[in-house]
Amino acid sequence: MVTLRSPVFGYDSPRALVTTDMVIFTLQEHRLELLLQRAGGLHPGQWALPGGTVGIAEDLEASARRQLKEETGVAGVFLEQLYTFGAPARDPRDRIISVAYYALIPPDRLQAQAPNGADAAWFPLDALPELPLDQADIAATARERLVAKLHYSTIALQFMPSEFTLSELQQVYEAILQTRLDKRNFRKSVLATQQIEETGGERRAGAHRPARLYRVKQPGRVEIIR
Amino acid sequence: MVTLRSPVFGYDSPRALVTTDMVIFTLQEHRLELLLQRAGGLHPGQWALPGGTVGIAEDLEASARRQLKEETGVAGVFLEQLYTFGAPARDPRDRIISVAYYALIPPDRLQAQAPNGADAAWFPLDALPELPLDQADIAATARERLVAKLHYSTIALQFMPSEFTLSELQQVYEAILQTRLDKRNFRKSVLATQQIEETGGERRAGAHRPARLYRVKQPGRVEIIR
DNA sequence: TCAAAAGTGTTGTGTTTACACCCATGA
DNA sequence: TCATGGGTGTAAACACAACACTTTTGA
Repeated sequence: MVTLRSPVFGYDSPRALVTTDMVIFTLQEHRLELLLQRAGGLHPGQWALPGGTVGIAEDLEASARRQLKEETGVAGVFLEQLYTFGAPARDPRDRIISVAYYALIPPDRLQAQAPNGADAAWFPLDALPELPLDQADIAATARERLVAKLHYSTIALQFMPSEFTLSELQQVYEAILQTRLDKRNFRKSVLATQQIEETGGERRAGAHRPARLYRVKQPGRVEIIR
Repeated sequence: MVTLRSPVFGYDSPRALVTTDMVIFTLQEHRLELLLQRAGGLHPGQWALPGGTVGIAEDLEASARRQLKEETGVAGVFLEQLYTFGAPARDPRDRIISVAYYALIPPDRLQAQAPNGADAAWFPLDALPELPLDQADIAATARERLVAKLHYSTIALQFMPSEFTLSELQQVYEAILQTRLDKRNFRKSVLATQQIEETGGERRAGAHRPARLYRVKQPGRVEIIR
C-alpha cells in the first residue's frame, strides 16, 4: 500500500503499479498457441503471461510493443488493447493495474530457436499450464475477442505470410474456430471481402494440382466487414 | 514524475495515478445526452467528464460505480469498461492512466433537479462544449461502442423504464442511430429476440388507440443477439 | 367526424447454406 | 494410372427491406 502526495490532486492520492500483460498468439500445426514465460517473484518457475511495468514516460501500447519485442524479437505485428484488469486483490503483493494486450504473430515470423531461451515457450491454447493470478481469465478473454473478430473483420489475415493459398487461409479459420468449413463457401466469402488478390504465382506442393497464391491487399489494416 | 521503490519489483518502479473517467449517457427529448461536470485543477470551470482517482483498495468497476453514484445518485444501471487511455502526455501535470467506463441511465431514473447542483449538467451529444485533454476522444469512443452494440445486443433495453411501448423503444433506437426505422420491421425484429414480453396493460395517451405495454424479461442482462 | 398514433402481412431481393465432381500434378 | 489436394456452380432456405391500410381513441 503506497500513497503519496500527488502534484495534481490536493490530497494523498494512491498510486498503483501499472503493467502490461501480453497474450501473444501464433498458429503452429493448425492449432492456436500462446507464448508463456517463466515467472519470477511470487510464483518462481511457474509459466505466466509475458508482461512488465509501464515506464513512467512510456505509452501503454509502446510498453506492450516493447514487451513483445523483448520476448519474441518481433515488431510490426497486430497488437490491440484487450481489457484492463484491476481487482485490488488480484495480486496479493501490491496494487497492480494490468492493461492487457493481445498480439498475433504469423508463424513465418517466428525464430527457429525457442523464443528467448528456455525461459519462454509456446503452448497450445487447450493445453495451457496453470497460470498465476487472474491470467487464465486474461487469456480466455483474448481468445474470445479473437474468435469474435474473426466473424466481422479481416483479423485472420494477420496470421498469413506475404503469399499464401486459400486452403492455408481456410486452415487458419478452422484452427481458430475449431470447426470445419465448406471449401466453396469459404472461398466465395473470403474473395467477396476484396481484401486479398492473386499474386499470379502458384505453389507446387506434392503430387497434386498447384495452388494459386494470394496476397493481402492492405497488410497492415484489419478491416471491419459485413 | 514519481518513482518509488516497489515492494514487488527489486528496482525503482514508476507508479502512476489511476483514474476512472465516466461517459454517462441518458436520453432526453429523443436525443442522446451526456453528463459533464465542471473541472477543477488545470481547467477550472471547464466542462469535463466526471471521474476521479481509484482508491488504493478499490476495484476499478467499483470506482466507476462510486463516481456514477456521486454524480447522479443512481446505482444498479448498465456500466461497462470502455478503454484505457494512457498516453504519457495526455495530462501535462502528471502521469495519469485513465480507465474509461460508460454507463446508461434510463430517463425515468433521473432526478428532477439538475444533477449534483450547478456543477454538473446534461449536454446533447452533438452539442458538447470543448472538453479537456483527450476527453473528446473518450466520449466519441463510447458513442461508437454504444452504436455498435445496438446492432448485435439488447443494450437499448437498458434505457427503458419498467414498462414501455414499442413505439417508445423504437424512438430510443432512432435517437441513438439517428435514422428513421420502419415500424413493422422494427417490431418484427425486436419481438424476434424474445427479450421482451407484453405486460397485459396498455397506455392511453391522447386521442388515439392505446398502446400495449411491454417489459424486459431479464432487466439486468444485455444479451448478444444474431 | 376527425385527427392522431397503434397495430398488422406480403412480396421481392439478396445472402447464406448445402452439396459433388473434374483438374493438374508427382510418384 | 493412381492418389492427392486444388478448383468450381447451382438450387433451396432463409433473412432483410420495402411498402399501405385498418383500428381505436379523445376531442
